[in-house]
Amino acid sequence: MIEPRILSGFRDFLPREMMQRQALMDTARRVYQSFGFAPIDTPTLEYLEILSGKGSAETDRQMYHFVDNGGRPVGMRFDLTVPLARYVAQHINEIGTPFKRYHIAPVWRGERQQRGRYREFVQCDFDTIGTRSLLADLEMILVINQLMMALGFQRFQIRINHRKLLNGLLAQKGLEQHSVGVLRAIDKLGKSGAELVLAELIQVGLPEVVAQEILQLGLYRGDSDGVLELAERAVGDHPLGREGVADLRELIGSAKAAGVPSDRLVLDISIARGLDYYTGTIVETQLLDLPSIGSVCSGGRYDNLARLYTKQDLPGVGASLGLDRLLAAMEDLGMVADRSSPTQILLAFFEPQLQWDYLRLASQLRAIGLNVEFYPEPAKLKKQLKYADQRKIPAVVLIGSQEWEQKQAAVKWLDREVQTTVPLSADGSELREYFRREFFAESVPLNLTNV
RNA sequence: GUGGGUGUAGCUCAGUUGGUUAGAGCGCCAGAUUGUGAUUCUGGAUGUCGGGGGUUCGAGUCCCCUCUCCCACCCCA
Repeated sequence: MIEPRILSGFRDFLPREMMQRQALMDTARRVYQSFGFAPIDTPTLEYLEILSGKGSAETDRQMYHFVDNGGRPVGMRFDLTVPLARYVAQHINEIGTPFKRYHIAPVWRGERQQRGRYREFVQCDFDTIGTRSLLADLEMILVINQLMMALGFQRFQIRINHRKLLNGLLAQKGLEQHSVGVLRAIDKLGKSGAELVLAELIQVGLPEVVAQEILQLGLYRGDSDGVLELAERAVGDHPLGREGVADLRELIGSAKAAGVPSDRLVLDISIARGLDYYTGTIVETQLLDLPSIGSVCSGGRYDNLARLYTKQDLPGVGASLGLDRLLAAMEDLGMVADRSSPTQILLAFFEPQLQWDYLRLASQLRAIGLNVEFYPEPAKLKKQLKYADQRKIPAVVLIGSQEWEQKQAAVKWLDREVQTTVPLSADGSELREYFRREFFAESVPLNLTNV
């Protein structure tokens, strides 16, 4: 016998978890579409050269790749942004710009598993391609804010930074060659102490004065305006740095004007990671109640990603929600729903001779959009109720011989511990109307075209 | 990928210096006068003690290998 098992970093999902995942994906879809992002999909496998084209040595090391049966070097996508770059390079003449798309799909990375970090995980990306307008950057922030709230989060923080800020600062002092090392060092500010970071900055090759200056910026606690003033002084008259400061100032200002609470959008020069294709704005989203899980939604502006695949100038800006990381967090925070069935109404199986009437009623209810399940055998009522209870099915319809003769149905609400009767006619109209009110009253506004 | 830790019924764990048929709580299943869950009462099932190898008269308890999950690094959703 073969032992049933799965690879490290890969997971099975039970109905309860899958229901939760789908709910999150539905929410992401709804929010993205509310801003006008359109859905797309791309293949899981791409030519290796497409995926490793932008790749650093690190992404190449993490990428799953192999030679296919036809001898072609093939890779499994490790994010959705690189395939997007290939996609727009190939189709931009059909789709036109600005192009706003979202993409919800699994990606693969050969990394060691940890909580909220898996080898197969789903990303929910949204991007705007073909415009340099800061309004697209602003929209990214608004979408993230809206999305997190729609998912049920209140206590989160969108941290924003700009690649040109630090790069400009370094360039102004002729130290731009240390950029990568500086970013890596300053990024540790949250975990390691200031002294360690300072030491690393110096070790990377910065003069102590400059290292101190950068550390000051990273450690600044207060409103974003304060950091911006500090930053403005630090970058001096270097055009790159000034651009970064100006962008940030405008973005933060307009986000506030658009209703994002000021303590939710903070300038943090220590967020510097992410794939190295970012060239402008960078954002990360932290859960204030579970910072250890890392960023659950990260993104930024990348102005020359598609350049690998086309001569056309196709700047982009967008972000990616880490569905699985977010779910791991929600589990830790006790935010997961306990439903393990989509069924809204369980129709109990009482009388074998009424079998066809039950089936007809079930489809009458389904016809108005209800999820209705008919218990597959005339088991003891106790067992059928327990079945519903364990799966958190909210309502059970009971029609035995008594009810059938009296032309009424008993409706038992398990969570409310109440039971009522509803008239039962041949077309099931009363029951349909009853459940329509119960299940759709709040979520669906009156549809006047049906009147 | 590197380093450290972990692994006992579905879940959370207990298991004395290696010694007879491995336990608890929760959960699960069944019953408590014939059509009512979640509460209560009664009864019941369940583990090759992660897997493989070794030491020993004898190992859940010691050693080695391997897998898993967790933590740190790396990197990042």
